[in-house]
Amino acid sequence: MSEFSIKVCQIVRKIPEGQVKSYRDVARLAGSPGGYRAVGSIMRKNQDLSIPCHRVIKANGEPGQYNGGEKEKELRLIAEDARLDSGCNIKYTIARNCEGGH
DNA sequence: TAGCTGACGCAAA
DNA sequence: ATTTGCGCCAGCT
Repeated sequence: MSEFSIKVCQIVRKIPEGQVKSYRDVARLAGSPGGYRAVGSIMRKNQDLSIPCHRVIKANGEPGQYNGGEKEKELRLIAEDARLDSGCNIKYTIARNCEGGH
């Protein structure tokens, strides 16, 4: 465990409800702009319940991977009406996307 | 110690 | 606009 992983946990833990951050954003705040890969890797290993890792999504607005599945992660974000903390530009487009029908 | 993998991101075609 | 390939940092074997 390095300073980076600790900072990542702190940052993700500080994400309030209804707000989400991308791996890229978290990595940058952690001090490693190019360590977005490591962010996911760390959470996957930690998957600490005190860390709302489901609020960490990809920079594209997609939910990304999750220990319970992308579907569950997506549902969780929709449940709290999550939106991009970095301005409400794309406003979590996938939230209203029902690929299962209508 | 070195190499491979991975919950990603960006550039090029 | 979408799809494919490559690069990156940190962690694990």
